[in-house]
Amino acid sequence: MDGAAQETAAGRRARRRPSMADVAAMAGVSSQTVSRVANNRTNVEEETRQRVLSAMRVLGYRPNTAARALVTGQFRTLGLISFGLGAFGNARTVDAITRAAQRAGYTVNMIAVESQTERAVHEAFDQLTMQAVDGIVLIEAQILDTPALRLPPGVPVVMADGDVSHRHPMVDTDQALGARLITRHLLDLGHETVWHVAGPEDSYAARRRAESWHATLKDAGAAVPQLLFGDWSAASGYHAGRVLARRPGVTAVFAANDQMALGVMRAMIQAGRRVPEDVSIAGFDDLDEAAYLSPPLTTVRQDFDVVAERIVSLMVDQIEGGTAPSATAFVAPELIVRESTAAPPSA
Amino acid sequence: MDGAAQETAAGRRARRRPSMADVAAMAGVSSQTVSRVANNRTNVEEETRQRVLSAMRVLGYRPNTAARALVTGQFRTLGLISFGLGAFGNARTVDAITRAAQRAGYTVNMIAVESQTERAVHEAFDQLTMQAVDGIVLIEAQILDTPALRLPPGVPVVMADGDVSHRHPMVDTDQALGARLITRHLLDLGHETVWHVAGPEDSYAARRRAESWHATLKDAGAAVPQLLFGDWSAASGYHAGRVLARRPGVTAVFAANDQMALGVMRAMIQAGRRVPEDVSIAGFDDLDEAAYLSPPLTTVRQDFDVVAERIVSLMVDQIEGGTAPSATAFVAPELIVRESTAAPPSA
DNA sequence: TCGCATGATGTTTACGCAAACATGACCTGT
DNA sequence: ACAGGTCATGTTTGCGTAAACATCATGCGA
Repeated sequence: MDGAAQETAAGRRARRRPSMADVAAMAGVSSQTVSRVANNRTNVEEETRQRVLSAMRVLGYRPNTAARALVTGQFRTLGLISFGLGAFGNARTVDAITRAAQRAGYTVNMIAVESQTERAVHEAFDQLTMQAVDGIVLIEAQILDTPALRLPPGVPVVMADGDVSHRHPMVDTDQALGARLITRHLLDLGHETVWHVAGPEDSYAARRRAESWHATLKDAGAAVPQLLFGDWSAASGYHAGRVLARRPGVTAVFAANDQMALGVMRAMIQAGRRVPEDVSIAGFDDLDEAAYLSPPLTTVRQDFDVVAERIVSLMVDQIEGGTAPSATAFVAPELIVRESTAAPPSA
Repeated sequence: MDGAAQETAAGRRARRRPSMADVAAMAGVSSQTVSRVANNRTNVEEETRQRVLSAMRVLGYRPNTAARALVTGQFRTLGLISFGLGAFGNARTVDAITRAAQRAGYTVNMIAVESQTERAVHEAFDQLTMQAVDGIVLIEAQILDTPALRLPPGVPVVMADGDVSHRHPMVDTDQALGARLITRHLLDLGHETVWHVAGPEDSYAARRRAESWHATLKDAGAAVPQLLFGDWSAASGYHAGRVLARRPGVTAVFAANDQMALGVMRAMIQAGRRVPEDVSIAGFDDLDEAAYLSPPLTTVRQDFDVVAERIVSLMVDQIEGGTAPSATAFVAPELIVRESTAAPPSA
């Protein structure tokens, strides 16, 4: 073997990133003083501070978070378990949480689980707690296979979406309100009833929307038509739409998200039904594209930023304050009426 | 103040997570043996290993990554700087990178920069290197304000998207090929020329697509119409579409992404132009929804998973192998022909 | 039978940092 | 003038881990 493969202690030291000790040596102070400067403590004379700061600059010093965390027990990092960014809602939620966390001085360590089983969630959870996080946000896009998820204690957890029954604080859009707004809107236009294309059966959000649609119809004394299920994708909406298009008397359809609404719309148009003259279609989410579909889509807008803000502040309260609020916060969505809904044909 | 607010050393010790020492004490071995078991080393007798493992289980031991990282200098974490998950392409890229990283045994620490200026990128970079990452993936969705981005050395960097001229390895979809495929497809249908709604001027991807569109037209001897710009949003596509709809003789439009294509389509339909009978429209990306628009959209599909896989493997090579490949890898996209493109009206 | 390799395990140390405690210098009020 | 305080700074220590080195038994060939 040649000499290049061997490494001297001096060589290693030269290559490694500068530490507080290096800065201290250059500035002619103790490393503790460097620490005080690095952490913006008072009790350092201005002239000394400047000397330390310029030594830091010259050496390109950056504090070593691992070492700092080892001492303080804090990482200033949030773990985030999600089901993937394919679905629009998830991506927006993750995006908003990342930004909110950043404003609060935290970075986000993300894990996408492939299947939302208790096992997978536990694995992700383990990996994250090992991976130095102060708290974990769990986006429970799907209902887990366990009725009562039991996460190891000791790490603050906040749920986004998910079931109210968990023993962790939860923040979510008020899905029930959104579904009620849409359903009422269609009934108020004069439709006798409203059909619903729900999201997957194992989604809490989908379930809440469907339940609220059902309750709203009953409250209004309208007939409750058979429920159809999709999987959030435009393709599944299209399949549901083909079924509905064959059925006479369908004048209003509420799809549980915009992508499925789009699929339903496509199927209707393909079957020769005009939107909204023959059939009204509404979605949920308010995708950026929703306003530019043909026709522009009536939908419900979720405020992901507010949801994320709440999640992060609940998180930070638990981490820094030590309080464990068991609250469940719902953020109100907003009805956006566009051109895909209108009065029924012969009303 | 009452006693509850005070904390004894014993109390603190009781609450803190178990360490190797605790496991070692319970199993009646040295902490080094625990370390060997935790790291799956050989040279531990099976019976001892079992004793240690069960002690770990009983105590709920999880290794402390901060301490481990402090010793090894490795974090098994990748930093990811992106411009936000609002744009479909970004979200898909981030999602794919997260999954690829996970397969390689890394977690992803994500930072979303608000504006892609050199300053913002540097700040994010600083935060991440401090934040204990082994390497950084930079999704350069926008052209930076500096011609030559200079990142602090010492941390492996891989670019996604971005400029070829940077001194870091880069992986991207072959944007030029995609744009050529689309443009040629429209010319081959018999259109005299193809109009282009480009993405924002400060996007590399947008620039490459536009350049390739331009070159393809010239090569074919077609006239090169005036270039329009959008910002990737459906809204901007709509505005461009209104301009194009007023112009007679526009029979084929290539929008630089699907969302803008959708906006263009909306504007055309609103202006009474039929798609594809009067005007053909094509996009780029292949959103899940693209197949369910009315009419279904002809577009180019990018293989984000392959791109992500390459990025992560380049990253891991650098981190673990120490090699610094300066390669630039392009992943070929695929033309997806649907119903939004057809032969020109009177050809 | 002895010496030496091998394998299992223990002991010491260093990683970089901040908390806790220690040391002076200087000030302030009486 | 001196006790008692305040402020800037230094010294010591411990966080949890893995590398390096040390020890001790066991086995095997000469």
